[in-house]
Amino acid sequence: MSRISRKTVTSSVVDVLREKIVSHEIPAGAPLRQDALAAELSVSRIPIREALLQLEAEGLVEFAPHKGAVATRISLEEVNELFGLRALLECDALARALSRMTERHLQQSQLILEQFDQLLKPGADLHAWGALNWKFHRSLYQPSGRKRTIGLIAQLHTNCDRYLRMQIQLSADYARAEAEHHELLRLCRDGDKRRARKCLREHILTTGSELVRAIKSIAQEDAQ
Amino acid sequence: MSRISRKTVTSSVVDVLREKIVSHEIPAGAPLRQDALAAELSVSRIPIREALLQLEAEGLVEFAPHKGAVATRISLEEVNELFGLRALLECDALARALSRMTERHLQQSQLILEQFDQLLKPGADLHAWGALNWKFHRSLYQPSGRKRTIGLIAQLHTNCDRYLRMQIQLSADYARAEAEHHELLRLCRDGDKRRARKCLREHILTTGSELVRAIKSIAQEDAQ
DNA sequence: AAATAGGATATTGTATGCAATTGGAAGGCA
DNA sequence: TGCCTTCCAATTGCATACAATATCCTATTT
Repeated sequence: MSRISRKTVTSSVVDVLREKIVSHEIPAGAPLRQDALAAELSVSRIPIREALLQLEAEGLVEFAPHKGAVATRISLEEVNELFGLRALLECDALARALSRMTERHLQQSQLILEQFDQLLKPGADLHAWGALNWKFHRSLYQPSGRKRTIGLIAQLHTNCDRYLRMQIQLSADYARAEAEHHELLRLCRDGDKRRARKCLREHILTTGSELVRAIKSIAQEDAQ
Repeated sequence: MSRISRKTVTSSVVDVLREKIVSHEIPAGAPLRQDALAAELSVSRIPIREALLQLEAEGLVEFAPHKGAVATRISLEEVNELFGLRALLECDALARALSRMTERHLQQSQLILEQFDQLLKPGADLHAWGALNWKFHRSLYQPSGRKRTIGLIAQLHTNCDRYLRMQIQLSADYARAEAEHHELLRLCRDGDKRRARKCLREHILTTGSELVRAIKSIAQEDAQ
């Protein structure tokens, strides 16, 4: 049963636009003209509009009546808030997941971590990296059974990814993330709830503040 | 400047449908036929579709490709999750807000509480009660400046409201909520961060578990 | 009688065209 | 000049029409 999944045009447009925005091919603040996008993707404006509405709900786009959509532009404050929310929600999800985590779950998470190794060598496929990163985090929270929470976290990841991709100093940060992932999984295996939470929290928050620091320094260079 | 607010048809439809769903005029599980809604509201299917997409993002509706939309049906588990999320997010927002809360903020919250008194006498306008309840909670979190967090909480409130309206034993629960609101505001005024958080947490979680209890007992009666 | 295939019908998905709104440029008036 | 008004172009919002898909019923086969 090979997942035939009749994709609707709208959903394809959503995927295309999301990737364009997250990858900064469409930069923050850029207006999203319905006609232009429709022509570019060879569809009518209807699926474009519907896609934009969905992306608005994901926080990637802002819609103003009669004025059109714009790729959201975010402040450093908001980046901070995003990572803060991630820390809050993900730690809670992890805590709830830990009580129900089985060996099977742990193995699956382990498997995902191993996929990172093959990825880091070339060292630049940010899209794949972000997807895998989310896959790992999600695998940790899945045992919690909290679908709604996980859905919210997924959206936060998309948004965070978008800003993480502004920062191209890959090797250092990604190696750190990688190490922290292993540490985190080890703590989960030990069932050390408290330390696992703490590790996750720091994992998220330091990533956030590193990002903010990097953005700040870029902005400063630009200003000079 | 009297808020001319050129409302778009779509946004009106969103409001109408949201209220219908939250008030159970459209019951959980009911299919939302685009043609029928379009005819009922005297608009075309386009704004209906766009409204349904927005409501899907709010968690009130589920959309299946080529099958149509359905008012989401929730399990007790999910009600629990919703209130758990509220507790988590709102306590965090409150903690951050408390450091920045000024006398002006406190007065505004106080003002909203006073509006409750005029409401409770008739005792049955659930829509107004829910709106006011949210207004009060929001006023507490506003000083945090965390727009994104507050947005998420707003959505959770809409969803919780929907289930709160299943339970018609007004007086008891609403009186309790009212009392807890006053207590909460008092603690905020005192700047007692720890107790304010605890009060808020219990306020939310007991409301949630009371609701679950009520729904369970209704279900049991039905089963007999 | 059960299962399956085929087609009719109901419903959703998308394209096209028109109406409504916005933003701005040109022109009048103090 | 500065401000307001009036038009025009660009763009979005919505309605209508058509295409694609799902669902259900029936007929046919085994």
